[in-house]
Amino acid sequence: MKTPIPKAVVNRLPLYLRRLEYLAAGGTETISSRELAESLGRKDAQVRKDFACFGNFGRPGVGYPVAELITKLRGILGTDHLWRVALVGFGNLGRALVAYKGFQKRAFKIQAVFDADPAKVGRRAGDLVVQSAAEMVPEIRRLGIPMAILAVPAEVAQAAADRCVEAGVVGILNFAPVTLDLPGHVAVNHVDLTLCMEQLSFLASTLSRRAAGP
Amino acid sequence: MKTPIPKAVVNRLPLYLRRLEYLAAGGTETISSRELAESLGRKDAQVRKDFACFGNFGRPGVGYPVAELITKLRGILGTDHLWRVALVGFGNLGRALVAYKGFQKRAFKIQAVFDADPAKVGRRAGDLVVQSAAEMVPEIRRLGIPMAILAVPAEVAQAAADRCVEAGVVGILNFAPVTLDLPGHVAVNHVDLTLCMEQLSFLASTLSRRAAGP
DNA sequence: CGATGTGAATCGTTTCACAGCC
DNA sequence: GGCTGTGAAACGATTCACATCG
Repeated sequence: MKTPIPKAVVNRLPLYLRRLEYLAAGGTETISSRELAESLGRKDAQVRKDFACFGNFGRPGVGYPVAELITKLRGILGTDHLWRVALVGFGNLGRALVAYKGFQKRAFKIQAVFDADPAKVGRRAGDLVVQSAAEMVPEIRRLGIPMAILAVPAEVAQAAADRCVEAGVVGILNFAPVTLDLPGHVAVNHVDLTLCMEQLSFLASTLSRRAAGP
Repeated sequence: MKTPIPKAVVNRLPLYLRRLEYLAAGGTETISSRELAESLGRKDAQVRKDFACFGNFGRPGVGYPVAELITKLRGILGTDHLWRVALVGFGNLGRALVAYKGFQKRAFKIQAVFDADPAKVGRRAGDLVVQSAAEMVPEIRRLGIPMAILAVPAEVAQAAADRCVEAGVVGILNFAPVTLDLPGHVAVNHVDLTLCMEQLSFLASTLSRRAAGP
């Protein structure tokens, strides 16, 4: 825990957490690095090195205590408390995200929904009501919402992101296919479905080519 | 083009492609590595090294020809032809994906939709009709569909993936929060929304902590 | 023993720096 | 001058191998 946790490790922590929570639900109390690694398609040494980034609470001959690890990981990831989230954009994707059980069951709760289309404003979104994009900045600020999910068209994504930052948001999950330009004190994560499909297209093409012959 | 393209490079190619297509639409004919890099928040040397993986068609003093690069990138990524895709799971996310314009406008077309829930079978999904999961294997095989998108609950994801493979699919985009165990000749890409939020949570926590003090 | 924690070796990626070309 | 292509250096991540501990 002395040195900052490497980026590559951070990306794996949620993966470990998910698996550990599954194991805990099944009653597992300790797990070895090898077992955990194999269930995630990784090497045991990597798991040990990763966990060594924050304290040594594995026990030789036994393994790691599942419950302790979960607590520790949640603390590190910041999911030991609820994050309230604003959803910007109530198109197809936005609607799906509001209804998505995965967020509800975890540490994230969508607490406000905005859209620029007057036809969408006022519509019900789960137990929320879609608000006008014009009210976005004051409303996010009033509620003190720290995170936003952008599910808007590419053309308006940068502008929407700027307004989120203006409203005091510190983290943005962006679904629009553009690279956002934001101040360094705001965290951004990017999910581009088309990009994922293109990467998959490459992999599939390569594997097929290899299978077919040189 | 001699050596296989490094994984890290492949992950950036769709990013380049997207930006280049945007530039081409705006009438740009050549672009320098520096300009391209900066618009994507990267270093110029990286762009040059990346492009050097496949032929040298940048011109010193001028830059890279946008149109040629686009053609080349599409060829490498395998998006120079249409990929027909099967969607498995017609829940909230599935519905959003069917309607998603991003796929339609690119090289991906959803051509069959399956769900295990009898209540959903027969419902319209765009210009398609949801089919029973029982028909999945023969139907995917009959149509010769090479790719599948899994938007099913975690509990059934592995089973659904197995059936996709059985049906001859070579690429799977998995939205379920589980690590799939699949044969090596099948490409997998994983999108886990909760995981993305957790990574964001970590980044936001870290940045806030840094802003607050030591 | 079995399993951790960790230096050391390995591997891959990014960045630098500059020769060569337009 | 501006810009590419590329060795070489710097950096980071992964894997190995083994001393060490319960």
